[in-house]
Amino acid sequence: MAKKKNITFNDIAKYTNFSKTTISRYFNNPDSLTLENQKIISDALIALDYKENKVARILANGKTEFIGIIVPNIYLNYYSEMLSQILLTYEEFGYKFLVFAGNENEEIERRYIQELLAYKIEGMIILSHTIPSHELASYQVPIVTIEREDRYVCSVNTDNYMGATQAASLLARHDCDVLLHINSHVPENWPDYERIKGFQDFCLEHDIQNEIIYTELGTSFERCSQNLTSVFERIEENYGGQKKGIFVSGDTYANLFLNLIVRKYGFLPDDYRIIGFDNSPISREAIIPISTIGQQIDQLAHEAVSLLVELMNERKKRKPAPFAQPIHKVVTPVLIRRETTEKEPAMGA
Amino acid sequence: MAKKKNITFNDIAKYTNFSKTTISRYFNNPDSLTLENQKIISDALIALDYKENKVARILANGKTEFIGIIVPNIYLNYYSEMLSQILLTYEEFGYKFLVFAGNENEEIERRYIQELLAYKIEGMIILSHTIPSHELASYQVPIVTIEREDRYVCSVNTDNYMGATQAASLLARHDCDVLLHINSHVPENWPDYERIKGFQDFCLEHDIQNEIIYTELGTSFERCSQNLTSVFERIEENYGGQKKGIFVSGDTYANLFLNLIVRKYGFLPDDYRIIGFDNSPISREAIIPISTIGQQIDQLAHEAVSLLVELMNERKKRKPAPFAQPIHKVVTPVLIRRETTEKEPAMGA
DNA sequence: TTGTACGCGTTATCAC
DNA sequence: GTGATAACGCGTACAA
Repeated sequence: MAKKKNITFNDIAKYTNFSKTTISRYFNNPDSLTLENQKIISDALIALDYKENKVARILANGKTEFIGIIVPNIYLNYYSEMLSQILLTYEEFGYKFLVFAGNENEEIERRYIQELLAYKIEGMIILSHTIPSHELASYQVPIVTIEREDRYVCSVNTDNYMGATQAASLLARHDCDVLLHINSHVPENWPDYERIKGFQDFCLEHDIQNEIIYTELGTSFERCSQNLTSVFERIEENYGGQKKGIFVSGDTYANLFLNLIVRKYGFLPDDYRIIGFDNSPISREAIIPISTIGQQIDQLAHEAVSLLVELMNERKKRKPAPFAQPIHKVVTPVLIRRETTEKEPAMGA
Repeated sequence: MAKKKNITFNDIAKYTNFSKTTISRYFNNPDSLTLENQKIISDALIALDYKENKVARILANGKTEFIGIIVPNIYLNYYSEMLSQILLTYEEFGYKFLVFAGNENEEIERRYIQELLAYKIEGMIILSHTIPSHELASYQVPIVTIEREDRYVCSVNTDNYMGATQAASLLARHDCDVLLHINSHVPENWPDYERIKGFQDFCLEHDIQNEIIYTELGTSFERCSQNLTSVFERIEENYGGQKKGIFVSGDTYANLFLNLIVRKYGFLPDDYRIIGFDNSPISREAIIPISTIGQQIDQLAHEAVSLLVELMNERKKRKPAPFAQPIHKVVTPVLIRRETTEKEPAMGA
């Protein structure tokens, strides 16, 4: 094995007696060559075992076809599913993804962004929520965020307000005496806040007794369990005898809460109705399949990439399109009815 | 806003009256400049608002610092967690990750690999299992696989055999009359097969009544549920009255199985002991927290990247180190005891 | 410690 | 249809 260096257009050119230019054209505009010559070159390619080098191409034409992604963490199924769906858009759009997992640390994520920029990514999708959108907007790259604070950047979000309304509405239709919403304190400019607002508005409009129960959820599993236990006890105390419709802000928490009930009673009593949010796997794998508001993650992901592609294309043409307002797209969630609202789970003992 | 093109070393050089080389050195070998000059340049950088361009650097020195990853899917928590842990190694090793989500389709994944190669990745981590390892080995790039068939490539795997032994052993210690292992049919050269083997060997050695129950698990949720239901009924029939120790090949399935039992009895009867595999979130979020064999995903990920980095460094030096045997690293799993083996879950009703 | 000159592999701009 | 030549932005002998 001699020390063969990489085969380049130059080598192919010599081998075929064409010029580099023609070789380049073979790849980028094959129709401009005669069929015979295409054949000659394609034969040469395999004869020489040519491997294309897109790095050089980038340097020459400036198009990296890279999209940078920063996810906050992947242990929440939501983000990993989203990431997965985003990656799948490669088939449609051809963009490659440089992915960073954020540490929920602003400084670190800032470095990640710098790194991405250094690789001349053409656009960025941000799932992480540490860096405020007005800072994101200051980087000179097209950006789309998903389900996070998005005042100054383009974004794609679930219609959380409608989702909450659907949830509350379903519970109401099941003749619940009181509607309870369990959530943590979310800033008003986060998309999640709409869940609280939607719930609240619905109850107000329909004059339904309700309470929003705030408790810390996001931290550790243990902490979250403890908090939900307290919440459960409080509910048992305060609303005994009433039929309770409980809308929990996420399926993971809904499942935890459901477990508390089932572990106490051995089943889901008739005076409890539960609905979660997200349609994450746990919702259907729970001891009693949990009704939920399904985020259409595939659509969210597709919309995000699709919107980003538009922005990137826009950028390649004009220089103006100057102070366009950020575009915010919205995806409608779907109501998924399962046993925690629909029917009496039949359980023994 | 004039049409400012990108600031390059040339611009900085002119601005500071240094040469391009000196600017380059400022970045790659700052110590070779006087402190004053460093200061001059660093001032110029912000004055001109310089953005580094790593693409050009790649072309010049050949080091992309890219690692390519192909994951089979991310809806299984296992893979997304692994991906997450791999991404986190950026902090330690500085490699950036180009990620593709495989479609379980050989042809498509082959294209992904070609694309990665075109971007001159320095190494590749393969989680997907569609492409056989001997083909992987034929690509001229350092490769490390994780938990998949790995005959011809370097790999990192959980010690599945030991994990299975631990599981069986725990069940045996709890005086189970019969040990049951639920799994799907896995090829003998897959790491997972060791779970079956470990279980079998343990039972043989200790002369314990046992059965390996094969059923299709990997497909859809519904299918999987159906199959497990059948399995459950069969077990109830065949092993009534005996104390059953059940080792399920994955936590997701263990949870499904546990739900079947609890939905029938309202609790986990004393003649059932269950242990899963993976320590995925579901195992502790289950109606009764499930004992499991914990894969140390963080370690697996770290070992994988670390090994890959070694391989990549090796490659940068010599040309020989020719036909080195593939290195296979192994990570020990940890036994995690929870309620499905340890104590009587207290349930009402 | 600093500068010169060339190379990395491709695309773009002209000209033929 | 095809070719020569100059970018693209940075690294790296080699020289000073």
